[in-house]
This record gives sequence, C-alpha cells and structure tokens, in this order.
Amino acid sequence: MGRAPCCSKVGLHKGPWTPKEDALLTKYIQAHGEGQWKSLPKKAGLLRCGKSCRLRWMNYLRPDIKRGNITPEEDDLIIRMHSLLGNRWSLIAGRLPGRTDNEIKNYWNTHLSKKLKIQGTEDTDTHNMLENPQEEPASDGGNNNKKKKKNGGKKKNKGKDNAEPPKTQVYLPKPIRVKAMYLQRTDSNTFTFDSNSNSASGSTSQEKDESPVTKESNVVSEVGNVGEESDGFGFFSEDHDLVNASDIECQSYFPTYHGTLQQLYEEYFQLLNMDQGQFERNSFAESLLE
DNA sequence: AATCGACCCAACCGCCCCACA
DNA sequence: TTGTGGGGCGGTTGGGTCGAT
Repeated sequence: MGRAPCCSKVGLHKGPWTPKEDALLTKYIQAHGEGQWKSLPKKAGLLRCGKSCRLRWMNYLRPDIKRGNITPEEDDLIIRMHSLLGNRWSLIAGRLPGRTDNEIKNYWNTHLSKKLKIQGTEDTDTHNMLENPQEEPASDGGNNNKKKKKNGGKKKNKGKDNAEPPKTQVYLPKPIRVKAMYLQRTDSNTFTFDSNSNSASGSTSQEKDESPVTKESNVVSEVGNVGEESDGFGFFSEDHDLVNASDIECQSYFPTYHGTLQQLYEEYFQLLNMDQGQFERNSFAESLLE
C-alpha cells in the first residue's frame, strides 16, 4: 500500500529497550494511561516510535503480563484454539490471561507447531486438526519460522518439547481478555477499567476480535466467583513500580469459570471432533468474530 | 576452550481496519 | 464520499544464548 511510516524514525532508537526507557514508559503510562501512542514518546521523553512504545508496553511492561512457564492447560488450550481460529494470535491470547499474542505466536512457532508436526495431529497449512493423522501426514507448512532449520534437533529443554500424546482431557478456557483492559486516567490519578469500552474507539477491528470475549465476559459475569482465580496472575508490583491490581477496577474480569464456560468449551470440543468438521468449525470461528 | 549450529524471543515491519473530519 | 491518522494484527528478523562437537 505504501503508506507512510507511523513516524519519521529519524533519530529514533531501535532495538532492545533499556531499563531507563522502560521506566520512562511505565511511569508515563502510570500517570496518563494507555493510548495516544503517537504522541506518547515525545511526552514521555522517549526517542522511540509510538508503535514501538505500544508494543513494549503490551508485550512486556504491562503489569498483568505472565511470563514464561506455559502451563499444560495453556498449552492445550493454545492448540485447540489454534485449530479453531488459525493464526489469530490475539484471539487466542484473549483466552489466556496474562499472555500476549506475541508470546503465544512465538510459543506456537517454536514449540507447538513442531510438536504437532511430530505428532502428526495438525495440518500446519490449514491449521486444522487432522481427522486421521495416521492417514494424512502433516504437510510441511509454510507457517514455520523461516529460520527454523530442522525439527526436533537438540534444544534447550524447557520441558515443553517432550512430545506427549494428545490429551483427551478438556481444559477450560480462560475467558479473559486482559488485553482488552483499557486503562483510563481519571482525575484522581488512578486507573479505572471501562468495562463498556474495550478500546479507545467504539468499534475497531480490535472490538471485532474481542467480541467473543465480551460475550464470554458477560457469561462470566453471570457465573460470578470474582477474583479468586489467582493463577499466578499477580500484578508484580514488587519488582516493578507499576499499576497495582487493586487500582484496576476490573477484577470481575478475573473470574473462575464453572458451569457455563465448561459448556462453552465442551462446545468447542464437540466442534473440533465433528465429522462435518470444516464448515461448522469455520462458521463457529466466524461467529466468534461477529 | 573454542567454534559452530540450532533455537528462542523481543522487536520491527507492513498491512489492514476503523473512526473521524 | 473520501482522505487521513491512530491503533491493532500477523509475519518476519536478527541478536543472544545454549548445547554439541
């Protein structure tokens, strides 16, 4: 399309962020909230592109980020959601509180695609679970990172690459789109979460993506049991002088999920195992986007 | 100990969508 | 209706790390 870059990039820093830059960005967002990414760097005293700031915040500095140690439940859910939605990382991330689309994307590319290929449980071209993996070998999908050389070679073993047989257990989704939290600055200098607006604008593509979560969140709100799900979801304010969870009025978004969501996931599961498969799966995935 | 190759992941890039003037 | 800007998303890159030789 040849659209002009989001910023001139002249004289702007690139590459890894320094602790000082992180501190500046964090401090600014604590004070002013997210948004206005284009003007943020200047106001915050950063020599960075606004997009870079946004990315850094979204993928690394946000207080609700959970890093590393993808649990088996998350692992399983990523695989299942990917089979439904394909490479819609932000949607998948929306089901995994504290996980970012970037992290899930990386995790998929480095662990799961390889794992599934070895297991032959997913066609990496179509992202669809194979009905009969033994009959239909997984193709060498173009979905892999170009830099990947070989599968299954030596690797730092982080305990994730041990190919386990496909699980039959259904793990519950975690229907929280942390990403959807939009921190707005209030006059009292604290953050509030506007549960009625997932983003700064009324109906962006983001909202499109998030609508399923919104729906689920509504469901969740009926289920109740607010806030008892810790799940390693601490807002690590000990190490980072960041937004404290208690400052965010969104704890109703951290529910436990019983009943209705179990049904919902069973619905997912049924769709995944349907013989008619593809059509329903696609329409179901589409329905998530509506 | 040095070298090499494989891998991981933070960050960048380009494109797209939507809101708004 | 059209153009523009802001923001989000998925794909890709490249430097750092680690294990093998």
